[in-house]
Amino acid sequence: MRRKITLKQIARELDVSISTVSKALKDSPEISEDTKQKIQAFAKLYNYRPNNIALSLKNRKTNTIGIIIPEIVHHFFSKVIRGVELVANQRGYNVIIGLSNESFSKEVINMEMLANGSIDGFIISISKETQQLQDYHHFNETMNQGMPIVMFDRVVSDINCDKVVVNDFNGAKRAVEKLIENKCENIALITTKDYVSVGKLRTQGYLDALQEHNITPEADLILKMGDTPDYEENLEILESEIEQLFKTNPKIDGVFAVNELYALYAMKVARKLGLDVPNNVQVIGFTDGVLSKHATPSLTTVSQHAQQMGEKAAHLLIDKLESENTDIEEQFQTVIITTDLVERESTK
Amino acid sequence: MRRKITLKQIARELDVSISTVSKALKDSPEISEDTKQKIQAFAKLYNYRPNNIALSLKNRKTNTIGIIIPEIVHHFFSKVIRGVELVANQRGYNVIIGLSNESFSKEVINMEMLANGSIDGFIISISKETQQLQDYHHFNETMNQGMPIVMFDRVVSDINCDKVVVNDFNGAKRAVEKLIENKCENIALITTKDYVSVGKLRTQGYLDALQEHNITPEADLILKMGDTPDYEENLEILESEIEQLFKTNPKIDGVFAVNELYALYAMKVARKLGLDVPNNVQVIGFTDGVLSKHATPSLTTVSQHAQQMGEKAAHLLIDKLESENTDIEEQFQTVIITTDLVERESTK
DNA sequence: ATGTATTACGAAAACGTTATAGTGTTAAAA
DNA sequence: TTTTAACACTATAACGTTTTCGTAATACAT
Repeated sequence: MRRKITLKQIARELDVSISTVSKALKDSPEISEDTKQKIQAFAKLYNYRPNNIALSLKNRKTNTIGIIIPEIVHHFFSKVIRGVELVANQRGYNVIIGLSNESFSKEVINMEMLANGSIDGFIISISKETQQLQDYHHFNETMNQGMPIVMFDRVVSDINCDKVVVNDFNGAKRAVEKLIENKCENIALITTKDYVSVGKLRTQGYLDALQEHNITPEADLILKMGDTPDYEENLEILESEIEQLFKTNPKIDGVFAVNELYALYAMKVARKLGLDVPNNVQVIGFTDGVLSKHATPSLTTVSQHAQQMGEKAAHLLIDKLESENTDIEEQFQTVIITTDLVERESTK
Repeated sequence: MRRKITLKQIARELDVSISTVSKALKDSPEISEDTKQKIQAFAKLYNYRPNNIALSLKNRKTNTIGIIIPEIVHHFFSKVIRGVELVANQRGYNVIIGLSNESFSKEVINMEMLANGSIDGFIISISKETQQLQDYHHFNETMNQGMPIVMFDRVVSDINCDKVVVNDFNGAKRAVEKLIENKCENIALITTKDYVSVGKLRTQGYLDALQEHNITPEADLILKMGDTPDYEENLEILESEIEQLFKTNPKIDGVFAVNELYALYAMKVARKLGLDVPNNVQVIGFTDGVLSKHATPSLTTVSQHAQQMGEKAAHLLIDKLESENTDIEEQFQTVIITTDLVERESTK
């Protein structure tokens, strides 16, 4: 079990200096052909590879990017990671993950842990708790130290950095318009509490679509779901609240839900109440998840192109890292990924 | 935009040596109280944090573990990652991910990239292609350099290292026994080609259960699915093959599938053919995924406890990393995580 | 014979730490 | 008065690289 070989060992073995070895392996013209061949052969034999950590220290560049997300067991986020990883690898970077688990303090701790030299920049989607607390000091501090940040999906408008978002407003609006086109007259909305930025935007899209078609929004038709720590409990509450919604509003013939799970449960409850999807009630969700695709009937959804978001975020970050640090023209962009309405069986 | 402060800068600023600063920040008794207070206050003011990279180089330890998986957009693997991350963070480690995308060469490249000093050890589930090629040189080389590996789920028995697996055989057997108890007399199996280790084991469990109950396995009732690069195409093939299976064997009253998707499509086809689940056909799948839980009817599955696998793998690896490298007693363990049969609506 | 290139290498600094081994000063013990 | 010990620090090496600068040795022109 021999350790990895270093320049020093090669140098000692071949009785030359470390500099010579380093140069020979880089095919420098300073070194004679003879010596180069000898050194290169030896290095190959012992499978020499430069130590990344030493290189990072020397170059003050780790070629690693950190991604901080609220949750990994989530189709959307794992697709984003896949996109980030794809681009990062193509461009010679590694990816290190930090999970905030929707907690503010874990987000802060994770960022501090990585910001001490381990990575060159961050890709982040902020936790719900951070959105609630509106405490963004850790982002500012990180950026002040010259470490770039790219935010995606759940972004904060007060922070000046690159961002990749989905046109939540338009995507939601388009979905609701689809329901209206399909002759729905009483469209319910199942959404989150307002502090979740994307939930809020999608709600606005819903309202806007209704208004443009001269439909007066009814508070009764809007269900805003909160969050409990326990997943199972959440599901139960979700189901009973949706059932309540349907029962108090039997005229409902369309449902727009701001995520996949809400949409799925809307279908479930509808079926339970003897309603047929899509004939009695049509349902559209948000997020291109695996549940929508494989549900019966399969769900019409607003697709977010999560992987594309990840790819774009990675490109933005690496572009910034590799730009000639002209911090004069420190300008940031917000890239908007357009959603697509994927029509499946839950709409007519 | 000031860069992160270093010991050297603090030393220069306060007109002491670097050593003094280092010791003062570690509260060394070698340094007078006065000096310590002065240095600590200054460091706090400027938010000094030791540079991780420098520490890694000095200590020849990165406190980072690498996880190589075939795919991240997969409920099972993302749950494993969550488990790994949880334990790693608790024990002061970071996690860096590499995706092989089921490709042998990407697996090798990713490992080589990380093995050059970036991490202290690996947690791996090998790609399908690697299983097919049976080329394991990269594992041996890595371990020869003194870098420990923990394999999970898809392991290779020829390699001597720590492993975390699920009792695939028993889990499958138990599931099939359940079907037998529930009076199924013609139980079909939907599985993968034999080179997928877990598929093979689960198939054996199925056969064993039948034999123990004196049921002669019929080749007709066993469907072995291959793989195409295109996901959509795969689904179509899957659906048509299952349909074929049902049509040529109308007596089928039970199905055991080695993964969630196969089980889901079995239900889908059954419904399409006018069969009721669970009254005409009972279905059990493998893997505790999100599809099973939210399907209608919800699927009875063999739960793998993915997160627990991740946690155990992380513990094994870190234990090894932190053991007093007595490489004499280099002994490895294989931890078996027991599966649970989660009964839901697809069985009686 | 002297000065000047060219060739082929080596020494040393730097990246940011930590740990070991000094070192100068003062105070206590012999 | 001399030796010893304690104190409070500093210098240095090391981790593994890369790169700049320096320098012998040889070859060539003057």
